[in-house]
Amino acid sequence: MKSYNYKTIEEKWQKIWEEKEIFKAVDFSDKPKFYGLVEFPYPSGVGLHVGHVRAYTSLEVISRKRRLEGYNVLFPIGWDAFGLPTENYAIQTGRHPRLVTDENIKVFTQQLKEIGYSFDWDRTVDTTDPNYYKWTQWIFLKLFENDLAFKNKTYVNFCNDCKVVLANEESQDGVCDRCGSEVVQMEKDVWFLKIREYAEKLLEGLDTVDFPQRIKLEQENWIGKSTGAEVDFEINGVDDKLTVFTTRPDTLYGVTFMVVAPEHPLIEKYNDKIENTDEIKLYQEQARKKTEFERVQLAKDKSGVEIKGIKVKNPLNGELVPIWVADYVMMGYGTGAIMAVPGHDTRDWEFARKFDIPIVEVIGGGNVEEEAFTDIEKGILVNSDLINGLNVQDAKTKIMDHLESSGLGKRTVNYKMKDWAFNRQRYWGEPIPIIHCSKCGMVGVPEDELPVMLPEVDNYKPTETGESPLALIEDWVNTTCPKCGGEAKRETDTMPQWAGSSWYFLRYMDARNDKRFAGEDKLDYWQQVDWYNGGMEHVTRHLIYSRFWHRFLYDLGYVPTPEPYAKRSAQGLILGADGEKMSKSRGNVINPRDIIGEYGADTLRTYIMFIGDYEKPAPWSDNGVKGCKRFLDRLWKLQEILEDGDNYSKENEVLMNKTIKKVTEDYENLKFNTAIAAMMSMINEINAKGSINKREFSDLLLLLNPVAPHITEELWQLAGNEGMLHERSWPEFDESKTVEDIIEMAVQINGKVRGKIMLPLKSTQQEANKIAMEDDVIKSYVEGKSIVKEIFVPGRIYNIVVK
RNA sequence: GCGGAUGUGGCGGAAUUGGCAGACGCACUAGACUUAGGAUCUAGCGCCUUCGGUGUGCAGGUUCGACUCCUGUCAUCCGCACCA
Repeated sequence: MKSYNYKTIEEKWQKIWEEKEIFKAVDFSDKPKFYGLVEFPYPSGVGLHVGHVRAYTSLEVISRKRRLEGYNVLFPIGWDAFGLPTENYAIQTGRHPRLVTDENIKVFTQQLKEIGYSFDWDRTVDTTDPNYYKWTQWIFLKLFENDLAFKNKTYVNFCNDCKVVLANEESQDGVCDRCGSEVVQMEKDVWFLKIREYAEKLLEGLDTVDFPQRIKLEQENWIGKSTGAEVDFEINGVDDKLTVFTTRPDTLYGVTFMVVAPEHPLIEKYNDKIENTDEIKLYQEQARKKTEFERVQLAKDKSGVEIKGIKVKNPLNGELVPIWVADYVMMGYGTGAIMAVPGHDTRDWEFARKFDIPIVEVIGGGNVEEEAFTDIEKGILVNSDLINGLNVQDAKTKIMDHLESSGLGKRTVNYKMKDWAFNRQRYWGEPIPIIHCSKCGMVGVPEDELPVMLPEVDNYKPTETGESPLALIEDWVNTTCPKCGGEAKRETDTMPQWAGSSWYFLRYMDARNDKRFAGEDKLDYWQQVDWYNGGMEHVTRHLIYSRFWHRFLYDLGYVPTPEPYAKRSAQGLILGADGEKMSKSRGNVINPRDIIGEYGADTLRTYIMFIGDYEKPAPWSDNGVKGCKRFLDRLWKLQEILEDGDNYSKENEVLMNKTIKKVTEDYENLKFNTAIAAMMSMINEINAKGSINKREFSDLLLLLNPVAPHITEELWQLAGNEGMLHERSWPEFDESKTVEDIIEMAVQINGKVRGKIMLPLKSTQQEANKIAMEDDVIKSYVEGKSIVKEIFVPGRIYNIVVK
């Protein structure tokens, strides 16, 4: 027997697979199709991480299994290559991001091939390729044409030191990620996509897809739907009103003050009526100076100023109510104004206490002097003329009916999700294909002029004013208006990180099409992603953004299904050996290449699938890797006890059927760890028995092939078989043969196991009793006692209750 | 604060509808083969002192029987966070 030389074996098979183009997806094949998708990587300079390996190997296993099951499989890979690290590297070194990206892609490609992944390498996409981002820009134009892209003022994170607009993830805790100096808020006119208009569709779509509950919940929370009412409060003395959004219209009689956000237009509008404008201006300024971080994370302590000079009237009882301005109310949600009911809202209660505002109880059941009473299940309305005695639910309905019929308000739905800020003031991103004309306004670049190419620049550094470096290239910026032909300027913002990844799965279906983002016939054939695996960190952003784009394209008739992904799963993190997150600073990073070098790709793949529950975090263990190598070594050594045989031997029949069932089902349920454990057990049993025949060996190789493809192909060949393993089909099992005919059953006395008996699987209670009473130990527990009850579960347990 | 998840040996983790807790792997111990062992093979391995008891975060409950179901409680992790 030759020894197991993983290095030559892996190189050999990788070469064969590549030459024979085994893993090419076939458009329009008659076989059933399977589209497995993994999140394409950002090709960074540091190369592949073991986290990538965990994320990709699951669907790699499923994809290889599907091929053996007779499917036409699309399992693609590509590069999400626009992004900050490459750009920052370019700023530091002056090297063109294009060159850096190409180098990184090369490294990633090679590393992925070394692991032996069965990707279809003919369909790679690269988001930074003009042939790709042409279509990213095209989709943006469609959004623009359909009034779903607009420009608006907002505050962005700006680092005064770096002179750079920072993404949220670069300005954690109000500090610049790179230089550590304070981040200030800078007002800018930027692009937004109206994802809020799709909130309801995105919510409803969740009912039609197979996502884990935790992912659906996170998306639901992110969208944050709440139903309630908008209520108009007449402003005393003028012909105008203040509209608020509330989910608790039933508490309308308990309103003792109003609160508007510092940015609320009311303040400006009634400037001349307000008696304490100076005080309010000061407060507004303080509020603006606070970064989002300060306002949200630190401001547990309520602050605010009463607006003196104007009041509103309670629409139900006509009482005059004071208005306050406070930054615990956000302009970005609802109407930017609330009716405060301190008796039954914790925030309002805190505010009322701090500023000595009366608290009125309108729902009985608590003590509003002590704390806000917010129980909506038990509470009964009090001090509320129209709705006294009702429960909260009925009171809500009655009040909303009343408000609507008397024109004082209307039922409304609100969403927490904000519109998608779709901009970056950087170089290495898709240029937004818009031209600004002084006469025609914002005009989309005509489709036949796409792509708007990224121009060459000397310096990738953003400008001091926070504009992208594109703004400095005059012959690029200055252009003519496509509509009127007059002088015009190009948009200089680029698209954010999430743009290119919002539709890449469609491009895989037809990656080289130069007429369309993907051909209709191919979209029709591949339909949608059958199974998408990726990280939990992308559940709210990438996953929602791409669902939004896809749904938009569906509404326009460009794609055949409303939802892009039929099924989603998420892998857990791989932690360092110390149980901490892997990071350079902790020095606990494992490089997959090192593992491949020392143990081989098959061992790496096997270990990463064996490491633990796939969906949970798991710490790395070098010894665990060795254990998996030993497993493959033992598999290799089965050659020594290999015998002839075309059918399962009698003694291994149940073992084979049992193992095939277990592995088949576990793979589908992402239980790779127990599937591998079952194969380890099988080898242990085979070794104990001392023999395995060719048929049994072949089926074992097939079961393990998706996880460890190289060694299994090699062993198949060494066993003298014709053809190659990946051309075979997935083994089947016979349910009736997964259990032995004679089984061991535990016998309990009063619920405690006192002995074990061997008996035929289908034995009756009488037969079991007879065998059990032959056992001296069991007998001794029963003798001299009276049997109260006997429980016999066929094939499982026999319990005798004695007294 | 709100929402969700998870608590099982020294470690990673297994346990169909409630039915032998600890599969499988690691570590560890002893032995075999060896000039050697970080190779391989064999055996052992939850805890407690042997008989026997006891044991799935903690306290109760339901049941012939509970890791599994119910009530309460503690801890850890993740997500969202003044969302009206």
